[in-house]
Amino acid sequence: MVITLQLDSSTPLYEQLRNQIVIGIATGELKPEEKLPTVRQLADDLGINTMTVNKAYALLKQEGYIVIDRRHGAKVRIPTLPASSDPSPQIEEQLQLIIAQATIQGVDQSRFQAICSQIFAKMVYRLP
Amino acid sequence: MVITLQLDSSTPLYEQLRNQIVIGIATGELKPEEKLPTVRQLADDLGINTMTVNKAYALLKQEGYIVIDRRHGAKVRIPTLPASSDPSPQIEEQLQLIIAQATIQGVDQSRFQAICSQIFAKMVYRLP
Amino acid sequence: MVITLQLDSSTPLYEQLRNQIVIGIATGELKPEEKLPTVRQLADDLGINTMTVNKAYALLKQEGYIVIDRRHGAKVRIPTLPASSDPSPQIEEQLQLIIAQATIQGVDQSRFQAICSQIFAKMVYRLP
Amino acid sequence: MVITLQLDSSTPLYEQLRNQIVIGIATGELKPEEKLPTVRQLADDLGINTMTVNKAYALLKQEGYIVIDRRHGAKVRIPTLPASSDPSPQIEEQLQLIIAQATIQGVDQSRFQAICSQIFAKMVYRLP
DNA sequence: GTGGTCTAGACCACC
DNA sequence: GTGGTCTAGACCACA
Repeated sequence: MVITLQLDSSTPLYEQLRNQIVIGIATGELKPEEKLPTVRQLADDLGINTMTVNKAYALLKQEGYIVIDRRHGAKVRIPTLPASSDPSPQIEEQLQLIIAQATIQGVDQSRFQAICSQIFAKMVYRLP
Repeated sequence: MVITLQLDSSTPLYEQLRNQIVIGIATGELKPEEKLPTVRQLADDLGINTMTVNKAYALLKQEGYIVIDRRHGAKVRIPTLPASSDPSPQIEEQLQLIIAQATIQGVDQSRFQAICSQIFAKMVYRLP
Repeated sequence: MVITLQLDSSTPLYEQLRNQIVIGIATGELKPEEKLPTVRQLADDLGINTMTVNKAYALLKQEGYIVIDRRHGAKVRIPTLPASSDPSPQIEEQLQLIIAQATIQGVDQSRFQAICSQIFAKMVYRLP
Repeated sequence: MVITLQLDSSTPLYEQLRNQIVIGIATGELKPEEKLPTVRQLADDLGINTMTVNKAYALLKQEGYIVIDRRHGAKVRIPTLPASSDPSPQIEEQLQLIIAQATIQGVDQSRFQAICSQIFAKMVYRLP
């Protein structure tokens, strides 16, 4: 899986890292139970500090995306949630902001939905 | 229009302010040509510094959401662009992350689309 | 002569006004000895305060572009300077900044000179 | 690189700072990838507030002149755009005003072009 | 150690 | 009256 960081972005490196791993999990590039690189290795590959990778992993663990096993390192968590639940209010809030911006930019609902469909098509994450 | 800031949030105050005003414009709570509160007034109401409001206004101006007229203060910009159908790549990226998270949280596409519809229903912003 | 003001510009109205009149003089839209509109009339036409027009006229007078006669109002000044003098250091400084920006934007010297020629072609101001 | 601010100028300090840095980049005094002083350092050297320097840096970043890397501070951006031959309309407008003023001051085209050449001779910025 | 954010309070230009 | 600028000093997140 390819990870690219923008060093000059306003979003912190650890957050960019976290975001890309989350997307990787959702798109199936990282499968459940799959082992993530070690902190040191990933930091080396990306040319960043181990602390930064550490922070990203800790965040992902705290959010429940991965599990960290002292013996085997970090692994993608096996899905446990049932389907069709509601999104967290946090996500709904972010979605509202995005839709507001899109609306003002002149994107109508049907176009927006089409784009969502395209993105969903790439998500192959399967629930239990 | 009611604006509420979370002082303990990681998103800066001026950005929260900017976001809420953008949503206000999209939902029609703030209509085109409508005058925004003065920086002093808003700063007072929210109990924050004028420079913070100033920064939010400057950002909104730079992004083209509002217009600052030396004579009458800040106003919501009248829409000029025709429906441009495609969202900015930046928005698409954010949307991908949101959908990834929703997917892992167990929200399926139809549920997601339903939520989008609900949000779109509140957007009454009309293009020229 | 058509004057258009941007109410939301960062350059003050009186300065925009002054700039457009200076350009009008240089392009010959306003000829030497030609009478400018009265302060009140111009203010009315543009929908701005008379003080603003007043300030622009005062500035133009101070800079030597116009003369203000109490009986006949404001007139374009008859040129007195000999040709081939050097530009004011102020102008040279501004020019340096513009060329710096153009260079970084990827405009090379020949292209720049061509644009200058185009602009000069429109200047029909004749010296004594 | 020497930076001198005029405290009594009508152009804001942060803009003077921005202008001088832009010129520095174009003249090669600041080379691509070169690190700019830290905001604190520069503020100290110039005897102004850190926020003022901050604002200048933010502006330069927004305009694409510099890049701010969380790890190493601000750096001159490596040129990426190929020679685009045409200047922005904004620059063309400024140029028109300058030429208008020069014309009225009695500077003819050949003299003006000569001055441009002199200035261009100092610009050593090279595109990719 | 870096930039980013925020405050309280001040002054100024513009209209 | 408005927004814009600047200061001095503080705290925080990031790396």
